[in-house]
Amino acid sequence: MEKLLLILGQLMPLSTELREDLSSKVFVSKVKKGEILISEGKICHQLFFIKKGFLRGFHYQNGKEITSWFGFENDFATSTHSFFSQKTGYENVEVIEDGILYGITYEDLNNIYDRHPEFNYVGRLLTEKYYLDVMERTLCLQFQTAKQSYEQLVATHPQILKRAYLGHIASYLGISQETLSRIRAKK
Amino acid sequence: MEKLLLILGQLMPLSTELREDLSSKVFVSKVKKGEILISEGKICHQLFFIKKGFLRGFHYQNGKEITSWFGFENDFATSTHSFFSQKTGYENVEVIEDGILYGITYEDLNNIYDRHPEFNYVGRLLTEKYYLDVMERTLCLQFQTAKQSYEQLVATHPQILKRAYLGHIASYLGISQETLSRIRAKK
DNA sequence: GCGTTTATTTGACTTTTGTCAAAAATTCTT
DNA sequence: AAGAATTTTTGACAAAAGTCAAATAAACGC
Repeated sequence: MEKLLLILGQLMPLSTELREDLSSKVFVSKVKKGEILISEGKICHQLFFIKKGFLRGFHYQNGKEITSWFGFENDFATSTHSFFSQKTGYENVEVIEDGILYGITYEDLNNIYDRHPEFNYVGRLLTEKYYLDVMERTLCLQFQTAKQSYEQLVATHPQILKRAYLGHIASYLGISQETLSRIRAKK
Repeated sequence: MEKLLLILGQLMPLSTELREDLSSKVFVSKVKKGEILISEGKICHQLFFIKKGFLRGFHYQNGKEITSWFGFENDFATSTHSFFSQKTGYENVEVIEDGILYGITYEDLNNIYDRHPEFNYVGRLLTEKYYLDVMERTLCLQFQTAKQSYEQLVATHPQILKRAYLGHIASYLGISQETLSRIRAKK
């Protein structure tokens, strides 16, 4: 809990009431490798903060698993589309390494936004950050060779290379696992 | 100006002071086809609301222009990365059809956020919306054939097909103009 | 530590898409 | 309306990446 409040507190001083409100609503959840936290086709009610562990979001396309993001310590994670829109989503969230998560429900979070309008500042800033992340990723996917995409990932997100499966990385880059394996072999 | 306040007002009731603050800071700008509003390598200081007209964001990769987004009436537009981070950016913003824009500077906008903390709610909501838009786009780019990408665009954003150049659409989809032309011919 | 399961690599071949160049079509200008 | 400029289409070929199948390699359970 402390870690989360620390991170949020770095963005904006948190009033005592806000800290208490957050503390009373945030729950802790221990998760095991292989566990599916959120399944496609359902409405996602929780937003998670990763204290420890490693998650990924993925969906199916043409019968294949496509990884859409990786989540590490101190990241926030959820089935983005479903959580924000509160409609059924296409995204699954899977635990890749055992971990400890802090969670909050959509309802509780929005109550906190209502009671503490200034907390929207934190929400805005974090959303902007994740927005920029996806944007940059999109630009990479849009017009690079498989090799360029891989090298960019090596340069910008070495932790993904270290901790994720090759197949997951390949689909994250939008290329086949075999192609990625060959690119690596040639270095 | 009215149109902008109307759109913002649909997200949250705006106090009189907030409306006045916004009105006093937002400027109007008439733009002509071909005009470059924002250039790469510079810090982008303005956020625009498109009252009328048609814009696109693009950058260069391997010597080619890559379109990263299209902006229509009632959309917000800026060099996203540069504006939010206030660092130099790689993105250019170009006017494709003559238009009328409402603009606000980064400084003025943040002063408004400071003076009206509840306005962060609007900022958060809009950011979430644009975040989801990019996310969805990314998923499409990640693992579809050129044909699938095109058909999805036809289905979800027909207005882009109607108003944008083929070359711009092709780079937006991450495919060559020739391939896109061939896909269209075969229908 | 051994066998089993899971993940990665490699090979042969196919498909898709990109590239370059030129032709056709469309739009703009005066 | 004619000519210029721009945009789109088409053709021939090359390169990149995907697919399927099998072989290694690594990780896991007992």
